[in-house]
Amino acid sequence: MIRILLADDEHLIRGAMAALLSLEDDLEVVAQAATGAEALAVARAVRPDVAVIDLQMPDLDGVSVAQALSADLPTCGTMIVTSYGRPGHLKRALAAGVRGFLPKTVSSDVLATVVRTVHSGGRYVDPALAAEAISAGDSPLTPREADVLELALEGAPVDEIARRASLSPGTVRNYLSSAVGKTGASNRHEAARFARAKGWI
Amino acid sequence: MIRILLADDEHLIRGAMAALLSLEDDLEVVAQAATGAEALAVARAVRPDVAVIDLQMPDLDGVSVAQALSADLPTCGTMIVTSYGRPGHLKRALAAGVRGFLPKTVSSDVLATVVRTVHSGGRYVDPALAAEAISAGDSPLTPREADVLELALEGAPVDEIARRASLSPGTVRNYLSSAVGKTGASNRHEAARFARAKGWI
DNA sequence: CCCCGCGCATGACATCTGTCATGGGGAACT
DNA sequence: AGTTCCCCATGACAGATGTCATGCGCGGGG
Repeated sequence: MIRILLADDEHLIRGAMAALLSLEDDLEVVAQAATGAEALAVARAVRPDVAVIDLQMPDLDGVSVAQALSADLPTCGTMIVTSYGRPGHLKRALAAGVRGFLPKTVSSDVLATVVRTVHSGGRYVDPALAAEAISAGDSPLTPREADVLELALEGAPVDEIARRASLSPGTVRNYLSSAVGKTGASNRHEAARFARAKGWI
Repeated sequence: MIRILLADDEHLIRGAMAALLSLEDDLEVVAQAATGAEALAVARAVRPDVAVIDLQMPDLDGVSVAQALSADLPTCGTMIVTSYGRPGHLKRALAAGVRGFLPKTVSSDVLATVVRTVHSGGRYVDPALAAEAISAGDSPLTPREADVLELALEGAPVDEIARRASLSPGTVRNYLSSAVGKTGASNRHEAARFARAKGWI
């Protein structure tokens, strides 16, 4: 019997997935959580065999949870399920020790199969997501450029970005300009959106 | 027995919800669809009592489907389920004849209850979403301002917006300026994000 | 050891944006 | 008929932004 922890902030989905996984004879949902922090706490208590974690949750995101989990409970396989996957997430997730990465568009038997794969020490990444990640390539942005671009995402003016990043406005403009060049965009907002889509920020 | 059509592009979720609804004695999922167009086609064929539709789908969005459905099959109650609800959606949905509107964070028995409510001609809107919608208020934007702001969402420069909207750049800037004023933002990108969050665009 | 890339900064310049005044035309309502 | 609101446009100006050159210090790789 594979003991599963299910973390997803959408009760409906979580309940439904639990119902679905419980239909399998060798799977058992032993715990559920609605937030990242809750997932961690519960995981420490019940020590599941596999943790199925939603990428987007109110507090900690799925990757952070996975990271903490793989440090805390090395025996617990972690997998991420997400409605909307960007390439960068996949990369970060893999780096965090996640062994399964699926979009929610997969069918339920795939989910069950992957749970088993992860439990037995294997890996599984959705082919479509993998292809996307490969085509997105590595980020050409320097860490600082990425930081600044991220702050630019919300549409803040340069001065505010500068304040938030503790940089001089001029420096911010340099980074931004460089990022705009690298992304082929025509302004920072477009560049930020592009980088976001690629998963670079 | 209430005959249900389930439309959601996420197979996993759809399957799981179907499993969940089928647990209820008086509910029966008679059809499923993964896209808006498919949902319409299937609905015409099976004539369900209630259609449970996801808001975000690849082609037509849930509200459009609901609209078409209420014209095609007036006896079929429609309800929208969504992971992330913006106020504007709720308003549009209600106008399209939707009688149930729920976030996916609700529990499964609420879902079942609402299916029954909608089937018996009642209405149900998630209280939290309703509150949000009320607090968001009506859009202060004129139709043109909304159009232009929407084009600005992607971060395009003014000239491109002007071309895409068939307006002179000067006019675009006027609309943008006015929209920025109305939203209290400090530039159009922020204004666009704000309007988006409010569901105005 | 030296070079390169990065982080950080400044200054200067051209362009883009945001704002405001102004005006004509049309629809709607009083 | 008058008022008001919206659509569309132009022109002008200030401030924000994008670009480029230049400089300094630092650390890693050749």
